[in-house]
Amino acid sequence: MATAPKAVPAGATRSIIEVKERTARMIKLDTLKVACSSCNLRELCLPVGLSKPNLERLDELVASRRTVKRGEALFHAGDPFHSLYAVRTGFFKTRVSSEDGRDQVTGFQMAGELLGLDAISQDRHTCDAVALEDSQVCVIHYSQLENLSREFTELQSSFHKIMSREIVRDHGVMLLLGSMRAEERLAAFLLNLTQRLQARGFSPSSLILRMTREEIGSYLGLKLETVSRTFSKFQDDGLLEVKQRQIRILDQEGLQRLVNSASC
Amino acid sequence: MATAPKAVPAGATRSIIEVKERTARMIKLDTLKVACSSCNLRELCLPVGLSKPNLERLDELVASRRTVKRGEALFHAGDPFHSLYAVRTGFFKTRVSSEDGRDQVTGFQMAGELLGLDAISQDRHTCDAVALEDSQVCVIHYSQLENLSREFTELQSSFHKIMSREIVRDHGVMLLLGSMRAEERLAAFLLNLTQRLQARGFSPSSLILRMTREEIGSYLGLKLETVSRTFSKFQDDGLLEVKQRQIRILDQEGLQRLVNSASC
DNA sequence: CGCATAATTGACCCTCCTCAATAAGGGTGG
DNA sequence: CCACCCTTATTGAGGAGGGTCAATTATGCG
Repeated sequence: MATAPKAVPAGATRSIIEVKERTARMIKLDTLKVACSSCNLRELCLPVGLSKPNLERLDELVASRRTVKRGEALFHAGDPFHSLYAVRTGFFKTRVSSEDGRDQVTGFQMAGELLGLDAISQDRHTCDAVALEDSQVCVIHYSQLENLSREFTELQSSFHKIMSREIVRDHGVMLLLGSMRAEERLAAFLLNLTQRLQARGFSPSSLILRMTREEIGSYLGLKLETVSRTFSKFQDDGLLEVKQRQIRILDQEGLQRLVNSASC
Repeated sequence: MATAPKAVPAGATRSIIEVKERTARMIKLDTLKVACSSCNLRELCLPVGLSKPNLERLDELVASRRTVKRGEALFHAGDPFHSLYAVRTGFFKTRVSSEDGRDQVTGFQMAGELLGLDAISQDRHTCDAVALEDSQVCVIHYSQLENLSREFTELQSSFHKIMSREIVRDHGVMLLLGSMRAEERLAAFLLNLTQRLQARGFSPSSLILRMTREEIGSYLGLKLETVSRTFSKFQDDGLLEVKQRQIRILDQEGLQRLVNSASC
C-alpha cells in the first residue's frame, strides 16, 4: 500500500473536536492570502524539506484557495489543466472512468496531499476529483511551479519526489488489487488510512470514514456488499468496532498479520 | 489502459528479421558513445518534442549504455538510485514484492520507455526491473537530468510529462484490475501491447510475447491457468491465433468490443 | 539430444458477485 | 423539533468466475 509521509506534527494527537474548531477557523480565512511558510501542513505538503528562505519564495506560488463543498468536483476528466491543488482541509476521492462507464476510485486524498498530477501528461485532467466533505485546497499554478523549480533546486527535487511517490503508491495499489483477497485488501486499506491520519495528528485507533462502502469497494476492487461483510467479520473477530462509518481499531497487529500473510 | 506514444517511425512496418539484424548491429555499438540526437527512438523516448539544438544538448546526459541479458535484473528493489534507464532495445518487466513474498508485475517496458522513475521518491529503487530478452538501455544520470532540466524548459516539461504519463498509465491498470473480468483484461492487455508495438513500426496484428503466462497473469491479477484458458477461448472464438507465444490477431474489433462492454 | 521450463486442459471448489429484503441514518422541510 | 424520505449499510441465499491441484504436452536452451 501507499506509504504516507511519516512526519508527525509537534502537537501529537488532537481530538476530533479540536480539529473541527481549527477547520472552522480556516474557512473564515478563505479569502485571505495564504503563505506556505506559515502553513501547519508544511511538513506534509509540497514544501517538505525546503529551507526557510526558500519556503518564503514558495509563497508566490500559491495564489489562492478554493473551497469545494461535499459532493462537488474540484475538476473533471477532460478539463483543461492549469493548476495543481494541495488539500488544505477536507477529504477527496479521485476517480477514473472508462468509455463504457466503468468507474474506478484511484485514491483518497487528505490534508497536504496533491491533486492533479495526472493532468500534466496531456494538459488535461484525466480523472475526477470529488470532495467527500467540505474541503479547501491551495491552488498552485503549474507554470509558476515549473518556473520556480527551474530557479531553485530544492523545489525541483521535492516536486519530483512527490510525483515519484505517487507512482510508488500506485504500484502498491496494483499489488493489492492483483494479489490480495478481500480481507487483506480491507485490512491494508484501514492501516494505510490510519497511518496517514496519525501523521496528521489524529488518533491511530479511531477514525471516521469519509467515504461510502461503495467507494471503498471501488478503490479495493470489491463490491460494496463484500466490503460491508468484511467489516462485519472483522468486528466478529474482535479486530474492529464498526458503527456505520465510525471505526475503532481494537487489534492493529491482527490487521497487520492479515496483510502480511500470503494466501495459502 | 496505458496510452502509448503514437508517433510512428518513418520506416512503417518492419519484419521481425529486419529488426533482429538491426539489433545485432546495435549490440556491436555497445561500447560507442551514443547520441540522442541521432537515435531513431527520439520520437518515442525522453527527447520527444525537443527542438534540434536542445536535442544535441541532451547528448551529454546519456553517458553510456548497458547491456542486460535475458533473465538478468537491471536493478533490484532496495538498490541505491543514481540513474534512470531508457530502453534502447529489448523488453523488460518491472515487479514489486510485498514483505510476505507476494509478487506483482507492474509493467512491461519496450524501446523508448523509461525505467526507474519510482526510485526518485526515496533515493532507492522500489521494484525489480528484469530483462525478458537480451536488452540494451541508455543510462541517464539523474542528477545531470535535474541540472539540465533546470537549464532548459523543454526538457523539464518533457520529463514531467513522462512521469505524469506513468501515473495515468497506472490508473488505467488500476481500472483494469479493479473492474474488469478475465477476458476483458486479456483483451485490453493485447490491444495495449499491439498499439505500442505498432508505434514502433511492428505489425499491429502479429506479435511474439516476450513474457510467460505467469507474468501476464501477475500483471493482470489472474492465475496463469486462467490466462492460458482465456487465450484458448479467444482462439475458439476466432479472435486470435495462438501458438504458444506467437499471437496473431484475427479480429481486433472483436477484442475492442470486449474491452468496451461493461459487464452485464 | 535431453532435461528443465512453460503451456494446456480437466475436475473440483471457494471466494466473491448478484439479487433481494430489511434496517439504519441523516438531511430537509413543514 | 419532529417526521418523512432518500441514501447508505447490513445480511441472506444462491450462483458463477476464477483459483487450486494435477496430469499431460510442447518447447527451447544448454
